[in-house]
Amino acid sequence: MNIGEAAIQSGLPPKTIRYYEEISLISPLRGANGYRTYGDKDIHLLRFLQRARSLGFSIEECRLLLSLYEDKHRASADVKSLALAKVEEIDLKLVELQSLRHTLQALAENCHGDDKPDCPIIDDLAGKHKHADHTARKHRQ
Amino acid sequence: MNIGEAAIQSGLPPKTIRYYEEISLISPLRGANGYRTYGDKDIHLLRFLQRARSLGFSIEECRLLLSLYEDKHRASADVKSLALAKVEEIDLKLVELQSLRHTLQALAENCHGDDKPDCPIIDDLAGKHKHADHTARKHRQ
DNA sequence: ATAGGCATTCCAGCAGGTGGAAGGTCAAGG
DNA sequence: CCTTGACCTTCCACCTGCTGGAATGCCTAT
Repeated sequence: MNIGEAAIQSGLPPKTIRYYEEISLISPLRGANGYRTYGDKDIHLLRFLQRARSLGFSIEECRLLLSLYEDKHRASADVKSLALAKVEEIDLKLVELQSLRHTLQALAENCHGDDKPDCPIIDDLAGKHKHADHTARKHRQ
Repeated sequence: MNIGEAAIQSGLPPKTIRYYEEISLISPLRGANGYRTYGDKDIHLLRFLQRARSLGFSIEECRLLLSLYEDKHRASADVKSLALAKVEEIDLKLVELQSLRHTLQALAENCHGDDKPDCPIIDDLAGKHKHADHTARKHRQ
């Protein structure tokens, strides 16, 4: 299949797919006419990338995830612990996403029109979880 | 509180906080010495931004979310429906995040060492949910 | 008063795309 | 066969969202 169809199947714009090729995340075949040709496996990878990127994983993190995903010798403890570390990161994201959801839901449902200057939801908002230590973690991208 | 402390409280680097000010996401006071001064409300906003950005919402989306969050006249149906639309987006992200989690967990636990060229987990991977229509949605950033 | 650690601004550069021009390919209709 | 339109190609410039570094100033402590 050509890039246009691959774009539809994966949910990524063609430009982005070409860019991912440029940075060696994916290597589609080429037809005799020079057109890129994508197989089912390529589509899997692209969808995987679409998901991971839209959820805030960086390109390099995606590269790592892909290496897990493609590693045919997954026995190594390294690889396993890497996967589990990513699972933990995801669990954190899940918590934050649920918290954000809760906030918005509350804004939509509970604050319909009252204009108290200090809506309790706002106080509730970001005051729960400590993040600290930005110095120790690369903030995305 | 100064920017360094605000950085610790919010989980964002000082540079990023200054950048957010530059693009008018936040407007801290200034002390007599020219130092930025952050109050509790500023910290709430910054934490909100930190969460939303790390979860893949664009700056413009964050600006929108903030406008919900700060709108003292939330009665309008527009604002409410916007919040609910964002809740739906978040639900989608939650599903995708869970799917990604499932994938990684399975990679870590179930595929320990077998080197079948087509592990069933890989087939299972991205083949479930249709995304289609990237043309109709701005892909992040 | 001087050293350290914080703050300021400004400017340059990187990551991850995205838009547009200039041109080649392909299937359909005249 | 030839054209038209939708697709594909490459290349280059631009945009977003930071991020690092230099030059400088403030502030607290010994």
